[in-house]
Amino acid sequence: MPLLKDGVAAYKDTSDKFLRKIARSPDKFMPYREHAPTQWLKTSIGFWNILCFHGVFYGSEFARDDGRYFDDLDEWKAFSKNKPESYFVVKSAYGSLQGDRSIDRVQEYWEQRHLWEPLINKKDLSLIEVYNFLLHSPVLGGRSASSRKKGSQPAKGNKKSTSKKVFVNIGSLTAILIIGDLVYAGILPMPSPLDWGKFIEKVSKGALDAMAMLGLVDEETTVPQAFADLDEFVNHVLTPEEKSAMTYDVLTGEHSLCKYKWLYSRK
DNA sequence: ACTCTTAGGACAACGCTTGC
DNA sequence: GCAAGCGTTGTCCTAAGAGT
Repeated sequence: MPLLKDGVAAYKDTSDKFLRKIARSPDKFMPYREHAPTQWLKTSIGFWNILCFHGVFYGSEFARDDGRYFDDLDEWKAFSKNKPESYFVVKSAYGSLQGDRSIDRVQEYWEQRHLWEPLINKKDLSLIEVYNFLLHSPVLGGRSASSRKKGSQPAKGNKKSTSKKVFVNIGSLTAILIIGDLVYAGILPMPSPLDWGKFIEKVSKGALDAMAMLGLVDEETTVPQAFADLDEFVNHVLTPEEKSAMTYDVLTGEHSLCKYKWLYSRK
């Protein structure tokens, strides 16, 4: 495991591109870590903002340079008026295209913001509950007004009323990022390495591949266990100062794994 | 050095399969 | 039957690398 053995040095020696990628990532979290007090994020408005940030703005010029938030839909409309969509949206923000990524989602998310309230007020909210909430359609009689194919799947009561996605453009990846934000905001507990490992196993193909490449997973080692071992190893190798400089935690650990795969496969 | 080509991407929707 | 899980496909942009 070259990257881990070299630790911080590996960061220094990597190409500018790679560094930039890493360096850019914390930036993405900044607006919400700074601006978002826990109580605010617990409201439907806060939730709306975080959805928009990850589902629409992420990677855009707006998110990078401004990163403000909005108190309601009207404020957003006023702000976005006379600004090109390209300022807010980068269709390839997550590496591959997302045809549905558009500022139209802002309004769509606005209409769905109240779905968040019953969940956030729950006690002992678990990461997996939030994850399922973001991905599936947990709401009874949930609406589905998305339109990838214009008018081709109304609930005509035919063979299957497929549970439609609730939050368009929020996929497994986006969900995990949102959860990361919620953890940083203190709404969700910092997951144990084992718990987060379970998550990786479930959703995070990139990190999974990386661990396989590093030879951490085999027939006798489960993914959560492998990640927990890895976490322990990194904690052992790095000094507190280094960890602090890298802001290492289980979340960024996962993040790094993905980057590792990306870098390695490109070489 | 610049243009063109090509491969592949922290994805999302769809559809089929499997398990109650 | 129905619901959830799993694998496949679609989509188009980006950046690395070859070619001129």
